[in-house]
Amino acid sequence: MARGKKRVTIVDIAKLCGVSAKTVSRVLNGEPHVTDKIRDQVLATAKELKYQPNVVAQGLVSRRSYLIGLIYEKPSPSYVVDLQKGALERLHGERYRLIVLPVESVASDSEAVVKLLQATAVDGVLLAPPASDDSLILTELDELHIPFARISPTRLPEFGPSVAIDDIAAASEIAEHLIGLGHRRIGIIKGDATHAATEARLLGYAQAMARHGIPLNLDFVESGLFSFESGHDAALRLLKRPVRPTAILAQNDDMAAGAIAAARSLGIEVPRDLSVAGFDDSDIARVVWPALTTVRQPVEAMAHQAMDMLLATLAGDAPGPSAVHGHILQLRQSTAAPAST
Amino acid sequence: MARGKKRVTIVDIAKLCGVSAKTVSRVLNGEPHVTDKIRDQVLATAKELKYQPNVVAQGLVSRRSYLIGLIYEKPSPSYVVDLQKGALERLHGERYRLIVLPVESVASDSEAVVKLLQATAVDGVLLAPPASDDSLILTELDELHIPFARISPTRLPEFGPSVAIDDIAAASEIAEHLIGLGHRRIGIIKGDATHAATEARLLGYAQAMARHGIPLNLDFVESGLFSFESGHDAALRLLKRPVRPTAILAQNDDMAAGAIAAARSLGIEVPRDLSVAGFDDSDIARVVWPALTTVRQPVEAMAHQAMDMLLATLAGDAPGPSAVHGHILQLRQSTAAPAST
DNA sequence: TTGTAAGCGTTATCAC
DNA sequence: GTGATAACGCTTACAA
Repeated sequence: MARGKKRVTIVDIAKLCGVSAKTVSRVLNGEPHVTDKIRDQVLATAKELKYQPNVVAQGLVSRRSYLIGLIYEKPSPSYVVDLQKGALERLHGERYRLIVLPVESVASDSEAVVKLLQATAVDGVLLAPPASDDSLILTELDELHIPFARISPTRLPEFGPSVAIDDIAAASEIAEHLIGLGHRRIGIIKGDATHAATEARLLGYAQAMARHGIPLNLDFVESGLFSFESGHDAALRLLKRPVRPTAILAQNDDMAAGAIAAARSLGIEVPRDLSVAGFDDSDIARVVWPALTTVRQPVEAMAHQAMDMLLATLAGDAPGPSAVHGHILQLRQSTAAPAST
Repeated sequence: MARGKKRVTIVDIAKLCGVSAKTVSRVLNGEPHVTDKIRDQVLATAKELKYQPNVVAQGLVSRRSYLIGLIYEKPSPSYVVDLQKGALERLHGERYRLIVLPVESVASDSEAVVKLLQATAVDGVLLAPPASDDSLILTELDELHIPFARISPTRLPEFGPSVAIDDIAAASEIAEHLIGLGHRRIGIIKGDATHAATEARLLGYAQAMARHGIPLNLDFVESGLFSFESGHDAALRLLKRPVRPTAILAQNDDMAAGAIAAARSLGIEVPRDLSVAGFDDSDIARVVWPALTTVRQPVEAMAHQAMDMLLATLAGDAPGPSAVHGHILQLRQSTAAPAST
């Protein structure tokens, strides 16, 4: 907001047009009961004076801040960017603005997240994981009557509208792909334990394996934090086992990329000696070599729809039922049949 | 902002304490001239009622929105994230909030950027390239008295405080590295022409080459758009020349990663048959194989400092002189001496 | 030390 | 159709 020189207000326009401020307000808001002549005149002077409505003043009357918060926790860059892109896309042309609110750790202090939202005075919130699964946050937001939409929740379906994919099915599908190629010794790199998707994806892997009579060997399950480095380290641990897996399922693409790097550092060739599959189909999947077989999660479209639901709620409409987006298996070069067992 | 149930206001507190709203205001703002007894009482009831000041109402009086905008144009995810991280870091504990404002194309409609900023009613702006070099935007912001800080501008030093690296020197340095390895036929992949850094970095390359008597062969200069794909395509064009370069200087890491992929698709091995160098030292530099030799630009620290300058300006203080951050040559595995010329 | 009145820019209410 | 008037929640200026 410009300080110093005074901004043009509706009163200025009113004076110049010889009408009341209310009439100007009517014109600017497209309300009826104004002569075409006056309407044109007001519109013209508004344009000439480069009038910009004062959102803050509007907000004081309407008891809104026209601010929407986006809560997420240090995820991979491409995920954040897709999230923001989708949210902003839907916001285009709306009066609402997007405030980014990355938080250090939802799990360690969800109370702080709620406080942050209150202090920021947002009209509504988009909750990305793991906040979208945090019952304390959901409960408090409900109590405070702060509308929200949830992105990729995996539980507590009774809380508010949400947009997700079927993590279990998607994970199951990519595991089936590896099994179909002939893999039996499958290593798994889990994501951050505070994200509920971690459990869901593991479950999906397990289901697929169970269908084919492959026991889930806990010795072949390692944990990462959804980052390249953590995936690299976890893969190293897996690949140094006396009997090592012929394939690795990583719970996101960054960790899968790390696994490929780890394999290379050990002289293990992907996909000849080791298949690696990711999850998300983020940018990194096409950047690494070999390009990652992964399962596509339409993050941008999901964020777009979540914002749509939130805006509907803010407008007093029904947000529509929670949506489940489809996932798509992306076959690339990082997976192949095992050499010989 | 919660709707429905009415929010607690200072008037509510005032009534309960039997004092005037002004007194409550004084207490809440830490102003003097209030008895300790009343102060304690007000503070207690405020806490009990979970009072949250209405930022919108405060903003109307102070003629501020307490909103800071961050303008950038579809850069690589890791760059945006670093930018946001640095800006938010500095904002921690401040009353201001960050609004992200990615724009499609600054060059094609800088007027729209200014309008966006006005409509969003930000108190100040952080301008990332190429907006930080756009004279129309800078001029208009000056006229509108909207404070700003510039990130990585390359010209128009008379406009406002800025934080940058010496693009020419950094580019020159990485070119020197290749020349020092023995490369003479050096291909160049420029970035988006609307970014002024593109020209500066090209100049840096040229200077280094000139120092060693190597003419800048325009036939060895291709243009990209700072994206992986554009780098891939540009590299393909370079590598299909009858006489191909022994090294490629890409103006950012994403394009360098694309160049490596292009080389691989042609059966050209990096760094044995081709050296590839990037710029920025973003995440992708360590993810690709071979890891990129590049020059580190401390984006996060730069954004942090730019925000610092902006906050100083908003507080009425001098923002301090424009700063030039140091760059660091990062030697990794993507560059080596040419095989044999 | 405390309170009153006015105003920030806009919209809602209700006369005219 | 149009315009006073009040109100949104807070702070500033001034009075008591």
